[in-house]
Amino acid sequence: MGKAPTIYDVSRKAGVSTATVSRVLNNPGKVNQATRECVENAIRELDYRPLLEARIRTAKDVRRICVCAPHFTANSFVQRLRGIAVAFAGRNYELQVYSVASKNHMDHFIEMLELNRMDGIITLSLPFTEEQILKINAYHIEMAMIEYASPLANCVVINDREGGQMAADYLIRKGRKRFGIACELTKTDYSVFPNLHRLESYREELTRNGFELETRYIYDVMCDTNATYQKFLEIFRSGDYPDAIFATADLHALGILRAAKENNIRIPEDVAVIGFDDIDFADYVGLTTIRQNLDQSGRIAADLLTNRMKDPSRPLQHVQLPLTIIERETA
Amino acid sequence: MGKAPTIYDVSRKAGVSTATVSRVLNNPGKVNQATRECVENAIRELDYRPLLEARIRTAKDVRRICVCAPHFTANSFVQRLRGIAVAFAGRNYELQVYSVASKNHMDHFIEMLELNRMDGIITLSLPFTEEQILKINAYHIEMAMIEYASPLANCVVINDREGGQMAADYLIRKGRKRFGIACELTKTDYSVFPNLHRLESYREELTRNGFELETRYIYDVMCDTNATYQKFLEIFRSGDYPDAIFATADLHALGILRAAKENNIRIPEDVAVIGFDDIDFADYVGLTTIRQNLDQSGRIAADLLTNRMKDPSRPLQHVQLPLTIIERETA
DNA sequence: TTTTACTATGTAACTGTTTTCATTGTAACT
DNA sequence: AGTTACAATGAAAACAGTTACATAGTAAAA
Repeated sequence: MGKAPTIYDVSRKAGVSTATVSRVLNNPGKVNQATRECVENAIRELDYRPLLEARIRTAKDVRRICVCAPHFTANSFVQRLRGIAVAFAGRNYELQVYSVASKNHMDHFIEMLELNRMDGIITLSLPFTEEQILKINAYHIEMAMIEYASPLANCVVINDREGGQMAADYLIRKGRKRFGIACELTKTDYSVFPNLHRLESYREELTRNGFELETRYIYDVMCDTNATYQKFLEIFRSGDYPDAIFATADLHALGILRAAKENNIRIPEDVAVIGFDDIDFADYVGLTTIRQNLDQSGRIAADLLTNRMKDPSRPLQHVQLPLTIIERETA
Repeated sequence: MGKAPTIYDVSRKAGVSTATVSRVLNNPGKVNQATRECVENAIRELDYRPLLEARIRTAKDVRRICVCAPHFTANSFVQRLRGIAVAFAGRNYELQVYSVASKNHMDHFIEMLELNRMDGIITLSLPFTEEQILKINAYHIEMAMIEYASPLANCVVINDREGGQMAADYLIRKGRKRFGIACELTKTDYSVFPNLHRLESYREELTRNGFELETRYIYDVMCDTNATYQKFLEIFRSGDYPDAIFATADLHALGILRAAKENNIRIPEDVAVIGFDDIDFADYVGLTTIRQNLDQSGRIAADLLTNRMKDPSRPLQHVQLPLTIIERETA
């Protein structure tokens, strides 16, 4: 017995036409008591369930929301996802994950919405164009964006420029003299690069205080702890390195820490390292870092979304989350 | 005016067949660039939008697979999910995540399947009963289970007993004398507890070699790095602790490492720590651990699933993944 | 008894889309 | 030139239902 039963199976079993079965389902009044019972029995016995109806019922009482993100296995993403999941826990929501790894995917994602209705979507670090957002709006799908701001959607962001400035001030205050930065410089077209803002304001704040961010201390790293580790192994071996490094993401900082250890470079005595994000593991390696509350950003985005799904007349909101320096041992 | 445009209107306007229009929508690669643009224009001009109901009617599969797991934000889980996502990348499947946090959820999950069709599901560490699996099979949904074995489904597992034994042997070989273990002892009814097997075989292997696993060195920890950290802060402060600890999951090991550092306990000189899993971060804290290839387990489960979705007559498979000791600095 | 009116049911057309299969045209090998 | 391979396309058959229309049966009215 292969497939799920269809209306034809039911009609055969009950010895009536499909029209009658259909009527039992949609217009019970129009069909004779006895026949109706007979059909109902057949339905029950076959566990028949009209396909479409199932879908419609689904759409009614369980809502589907989709989280759309690049490199969704990075720690910072997972923590946001956790915030989102917590916010939806226990409510009748399905969480779907869509992973973006190229610009194409973003369009494909939108096309998918056409086919596969969602009630809401949360995007992470994705630079959707105005046109794309309008398209999504046209489907009447609510949307909240994290780490990218658009006037057309709910957004939750941080002030990246402030972050760079905080890092600079902190390191200056600690008496450092030669400043470096580890930052992903090579952009892709499908993700957002707040690190570049952090870099710029870091540089500006240093200049403002009479220091210079020398070009050779600007390290271009890839979004991957291991790659950063490899790169800094060489940097430390070369002997020419700054006495303070701002890693624009914790995952870079972890690579730096490990490379330093391997080269017997003392942290923070020889080199102070400050990260950005405050991922879970920062605590366990004693990383001093600038916290943007990842869990909370997810939770807030989820709230923005549900509020608007309940009452679409609510105005769009833009939330800016505060940054705090978490002082631990590395700077 | 009147009706919404149908695919026929589009095909007429573009001067092609409905089949071609359909292809433009669902399989753009299969249609010539020029034709496609022509069709796309027609679609745009008519503001054509395919009718969901009609699509559902003909769709034989929903191109959706669901990953069902407890505490899905744990690192080990995410790494498996990454393996799964990689396997499905580019294959045009939706990945849905269902999070289980109580026994109820498992039944609820099955009920949901009734309404919300899936093509396949992958479960992680979930002890579905035979009855439940049969129910799922009745929906003709393919299924692959990770970290739990059932003769009724595809499974990918490891040999947990072997793992405990490996840990014991390794620590004995390193000349340790007083053995401890950090392990989640309190069971829930909605998750599987392979750690207990690891504990048992660890104990047995110690005994076999003339050592004893003393009760006071069996530490019951919760599935959370921070909780483990707190617990071990006290343990280390108390002064009575073993010189070797097997943490049945890396996330516990990380908590132990941090607590040790805070108490100026040298690792591995004073206490050797060996973990289990080899999560990404194990490398960055130099944790010696027993690797079960998490990414791979996800990937393999995904392959098992897709193979069976393509050809349901394939026999069920049970895959057992090998374990390897990764020697780093903590033991 | 015949007519009328109405109920219960079946037949078959229809819905808008996807998909299989066959056909055509073209480019690349013998 | 002849064959092969393949990309692009269309015709038509599914898909799982609903519905218009026809028909048969029955009860009430004439």
